[in-house]
Amino acid sequence: MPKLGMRPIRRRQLVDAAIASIHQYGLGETTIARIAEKAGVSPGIIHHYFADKDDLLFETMRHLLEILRRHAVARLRSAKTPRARLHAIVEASFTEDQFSETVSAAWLGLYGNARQSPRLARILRLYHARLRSNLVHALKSLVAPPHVGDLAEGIASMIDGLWLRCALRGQTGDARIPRALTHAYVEAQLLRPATMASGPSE
Amino acid sequence: MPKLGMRPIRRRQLVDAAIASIHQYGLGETTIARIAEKAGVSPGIIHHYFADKDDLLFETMRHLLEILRRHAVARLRSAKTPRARLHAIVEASFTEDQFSETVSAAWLGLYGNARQSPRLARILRLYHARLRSNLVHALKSLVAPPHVGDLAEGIASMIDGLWLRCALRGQTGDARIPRALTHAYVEAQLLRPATMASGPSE
Amino acid sequence: MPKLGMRPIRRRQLVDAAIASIHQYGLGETTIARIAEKAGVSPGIIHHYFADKDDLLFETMRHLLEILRRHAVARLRSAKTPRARLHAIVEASFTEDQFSETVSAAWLGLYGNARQSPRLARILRLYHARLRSNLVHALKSLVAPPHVGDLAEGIASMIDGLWLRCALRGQTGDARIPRALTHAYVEAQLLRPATMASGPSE
Amino acid sequence: MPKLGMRPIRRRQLVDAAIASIHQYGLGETTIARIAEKAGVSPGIIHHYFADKDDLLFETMRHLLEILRRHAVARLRSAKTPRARLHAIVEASFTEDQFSETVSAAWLGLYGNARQSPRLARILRLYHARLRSNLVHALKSLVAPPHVGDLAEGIASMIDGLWLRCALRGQTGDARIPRALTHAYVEAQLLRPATMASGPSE
DNA sequence: AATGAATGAGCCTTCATTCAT
DNA sequence: TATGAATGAAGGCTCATTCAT
Repeated sequence: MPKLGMRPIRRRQLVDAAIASIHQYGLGETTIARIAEKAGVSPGIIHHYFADKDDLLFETMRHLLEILRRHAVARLRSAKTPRARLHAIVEASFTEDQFSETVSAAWLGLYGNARQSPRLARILRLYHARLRSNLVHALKSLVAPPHVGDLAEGIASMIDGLWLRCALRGQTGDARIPRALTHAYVEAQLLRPATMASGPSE
Repeated sequence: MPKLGMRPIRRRQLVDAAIASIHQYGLGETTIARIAEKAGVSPGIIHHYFADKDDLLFETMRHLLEILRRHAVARLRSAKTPRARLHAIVEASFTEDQFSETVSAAWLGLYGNARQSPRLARILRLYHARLRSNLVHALKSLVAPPHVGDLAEGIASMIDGLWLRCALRGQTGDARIPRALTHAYVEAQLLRPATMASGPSE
Repeated sequence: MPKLGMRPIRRRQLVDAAIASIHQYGLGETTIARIAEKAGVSPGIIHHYFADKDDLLFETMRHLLEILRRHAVARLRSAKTPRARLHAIVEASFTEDQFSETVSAAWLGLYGNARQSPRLARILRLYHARLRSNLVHALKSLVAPPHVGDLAEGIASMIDGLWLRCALRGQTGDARIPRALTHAYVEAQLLRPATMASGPSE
Repeated sequence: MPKLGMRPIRRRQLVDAAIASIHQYGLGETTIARIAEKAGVSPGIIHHYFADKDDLLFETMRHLLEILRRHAVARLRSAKTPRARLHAIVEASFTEDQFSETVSAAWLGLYGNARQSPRLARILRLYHARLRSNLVHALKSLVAPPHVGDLAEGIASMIDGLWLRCALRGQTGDARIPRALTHAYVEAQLLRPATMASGPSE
């Protein structure tokens, strides 16, 4: 008698195991066998729950993005003012669980594969668009319309850039520094939004 | 007597072929055979010039970083004022040849491997340190000492973040937009350096 | 549920196939592919049962030595007198199944590798020590103590020397001649043990 | 202008290098490149002096056997009595330079290949026949005709067996012990030749 | 004569995937 | 549902051999 509801549980187990394997071995050395071992199951069973290895990897990426999305939604819900919304977005990007060695390794590894996988590229574009859209929405009442787009892109880049540098240096764990830097950047820009994208001053 | 001076030429050919292969197939699908094919040589010869695949990949990364370094050095040499030095650093980071699909793909792919390869991680840290050091040096006479570090990190992150977002979206080729955004950011911060890292204003 | 108990069966099959391959192609030309073919399995499966090629080869050697040991044990058990024990040891060394072209080829091939493989060297030393020890034990009540060691070494050498010469000449198959020569040597020495190791007479 | 007489010199250098390589790496790991390195020449040149790798290996074996032959010839020449001739043969088999780690490794390795190489097998048979023939010749006036053959084979086996056991144990270097054991054996047999090959006594 | 660059076949090993149980 | 045995296709690497210089 097949246990009901096992499917989502197993799939989640395997996604977690995939993340753990990418963290320990790197994406290039992550094999079905290693994922199965981390999940405590046999290699064969993975193809019962996922079409193939790529499918599992894609689902892993989707899972990571979904967590990010939930964090953003939760924090935006309790943010009352536009400024608070801005900071909520920043906070969501540097949540402890995302800003960990384990998860960073997975992101970094999957980034490298995005170019080859249309599916992966698509959801990554989606994440980028959502981050930008959230920022644009929050900025609309804070800066003049012509500057909204550039400022949103600037904040998003600042977030991704800080994350990337921390991830590559292995300086994950403490998200306070990148968070503070981003907040400072946002505040500085809000005080002088008119200077954005105006090019080098003479 | 065998052809003299072949060594550096062949090594360069193979590094170029590796970049091309990473661009076309992705790092995960880049094989010795594919690199050899792109270089128009037989697979066996690669081990005449490189210890193994990892060695070639490492050399490829080093080559990319070296180009970046040369651009920076060249531009910094002709920059007379501190402000000009700052912009020279930004320009060097978004040079056409680095900001191409081909090269971006290689960077992205190799980033994902850095965690597993101490050698790769080391030269990446070196690049990060150099970028920061260049920025710090240029900023010293422009902003108050306590803000130099954070501003340097902010600019570096902005550069890397913009590059990352462009690379992932496949929006490489036209470096004018990220360049303009960075310049604008730099100028804005120079006008109000005191606000950097001061946290959210009330 | 997968077939149970396959492990020892397959391992044995593969060891046999390795012996067959060494016999047909020689150790130097024995490849995983050839062993797999002889065993009627795919090359990949070998690494399911053995760590690597060396591991399989080591196990093959161990198997050959184990058979030898069993023969010795069985014959020694039914030998009542010291003299009978001596002859039992000789008989065990020239058993039909060991004294075959197939097995001899394997021994010869593996001998050549012993110097490079500490594991192989170790079990070979073990075999040598055991043969000597068995002989010493049987000789103790037959010859004076000072001659036991030398005589044991002499008999062991006679056994190995006869085997080697037969193996190299391809004169395996009929073990009666080397057996008879050894027995004769043993008897001759037992009649005049005092002359052993006494050096050339003037 | 090609140097005259280089051919035999180079060939000898390469044979020596082959022996050194077999000693250090084992026959299985001995490559053209390693032999060339030991000889201080480039890999390519080897095919100027030998048809192929097998040819060089064969020549190496022939060289080893030739040395053995010269030793025997030299010692036999100065032996006046049949008994002296017998001991001269034994001495020649345990000469210091043959009874060394380096040379033993080569013998052992090449033995394993003899089965696959008709040429190798042929010269090995030749050595065996010569050793036997020398012994037979020396024994003719010492023992009764019916025992000559068996005693010769017995002595030859004792020599080869002692050598094999020493070689496998790495106990080369001091040839005195095996020499003494062989001499003792010979003397014992000469005193009671009638017991040879007479089977177990009642 | 000599070099070492270059080839290409072949080897060991890994691994995603399938399948009998 | 779950196992792990089994397959077969690559992949990285080695190496004997050839060849232009």
